[in-house]
Amino acid sequence: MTALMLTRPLLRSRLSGEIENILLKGIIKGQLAVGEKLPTERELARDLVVNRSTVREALGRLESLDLVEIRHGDGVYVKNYLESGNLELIRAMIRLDDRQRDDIIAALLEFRTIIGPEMAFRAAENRTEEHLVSLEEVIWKNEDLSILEKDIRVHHIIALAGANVLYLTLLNFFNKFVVEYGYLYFNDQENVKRSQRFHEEIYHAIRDRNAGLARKIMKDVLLYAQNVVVDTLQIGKKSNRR
Amino acid sequence: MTALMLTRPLLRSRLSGEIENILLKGIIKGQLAVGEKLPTERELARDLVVNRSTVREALGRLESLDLVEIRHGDGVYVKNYLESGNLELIRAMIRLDDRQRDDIIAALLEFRTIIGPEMAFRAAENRTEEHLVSLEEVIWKNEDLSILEKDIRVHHIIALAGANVLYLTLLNFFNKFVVEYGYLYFNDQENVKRSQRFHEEIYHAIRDRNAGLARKIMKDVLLYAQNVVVDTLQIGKKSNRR
DNA sequence: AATGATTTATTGGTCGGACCACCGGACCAA
DNA sequence: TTGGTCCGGTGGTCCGACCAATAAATCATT
Repeated sequence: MTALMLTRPLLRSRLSGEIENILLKGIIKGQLAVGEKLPTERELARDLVVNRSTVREALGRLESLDLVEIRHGDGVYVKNYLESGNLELIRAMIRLDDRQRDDIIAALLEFRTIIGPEMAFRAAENRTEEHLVSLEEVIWKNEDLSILEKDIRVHHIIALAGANVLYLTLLNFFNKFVVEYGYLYFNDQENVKRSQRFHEEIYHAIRDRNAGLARKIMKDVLLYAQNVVVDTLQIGKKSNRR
Repeated sequence: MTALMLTRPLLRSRLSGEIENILLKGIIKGQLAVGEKLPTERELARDLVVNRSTVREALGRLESLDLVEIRHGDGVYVKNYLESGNLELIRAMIRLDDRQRDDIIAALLEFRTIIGPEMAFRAAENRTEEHLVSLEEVIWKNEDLSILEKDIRVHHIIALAGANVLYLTLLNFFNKFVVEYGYLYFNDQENVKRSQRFHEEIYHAIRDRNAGLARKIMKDVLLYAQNVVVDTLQIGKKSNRR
């Protein structure tokens, strides 16, 4: 894997997707008040110069995100996105509102630092022989995996061993950011070495069912990563202000 | 609000919604393998005796849940739902597979018990005068609110004060279950009193910026609730086995 | 005048059929 | 082997029509 990933797939736009983004933005930015009734599908289609089916597909996806409520025979109503309980919204907030980006990423890292160690603790308690084999595969075999992929898989196996479906879900959520920005972290060879050391240490702790140690190891590495990224963001802020 | 919520809105079936559920179930239960190519929209429409538009709306929602990937000019492919990072899936798993229900709920309670106290800690550190006023409103004014609504609002304000968008999102997610099953907990008057005591104590801790105390208070109440519910689920299991 | 049943206009849900945009593979040519 | 072209199939959009549910207006009854 190249560091800069020059050839990334273009994101094809779908007409219904653009409409979805327009409304999504309107809701998150508060231009569409909570409880407000949207124009009818036919009106939206007319105003956007688009077919009603296309509008419907956009609205359907928005309802799937719990951003609107579609009432048959009545209309479409805006819901409070702050009460939606949908992770995808966090990604949308970052995508649509750059000002909040750094704060949100900081919050994610803080959260991960709190929950990750506890899951490592449980992983060390509950791990089976299969989990160990999987970890060995990733850490010592599979030479062709990048450090980023290795790291993601190690965390994934730990989440599986921790046996908490919510943590697994959150980890997958985090990983979407790791995949996107992780190469920045691993550009520093020092961090690569640190990560390799982490993989070996956490493996031994989990193998020995030393839950307390596993928790500490995880806590240290997550805290370190958190600090690195937050520092980077701070630098970004300063350089923007000069 | 009545305890049993006798008048809950009927869940009107949407044809596209039923199709969505069918495919959702197939994916979660593993009948549709990861990477597998689904039948074409036209085929699905023909087999299900339904219009293609209806199939499309169902597939679009599934893509919104990150369960399938729709490739223009190619086809629709099943994704690995265990890597989707979507909270809504957890709800779907509970809805579609009763066997996992208790385990998942136990995992959610465990998670909440880990993260809630830390957020209370941060809330005590970051709270503003406005947060205190909001808490006072809910706890001592607003006599007409049920204990369940009060509890939800108190936690919500704490999440706002904690200023972590991810925790706010998760809390909203948790609350969907609290709204659904919370009356069971509050049927016991002892738990109602315990909750009222909790509201007052956590308020004072947050007001005094006593972060450590706020964390302990939150931890105690969440641990207690966790134990109560898990015990209840255990009873359910036993009675099923008799 | 108040209440309850009924009608009506509006809105979302489904339909079928058409055409466009895109993809993958087959085929061909350099 | 490489690159270009063509072609069948697939998802994306469009059109116009009708079905089904809702809310508001209307009417009938008391």
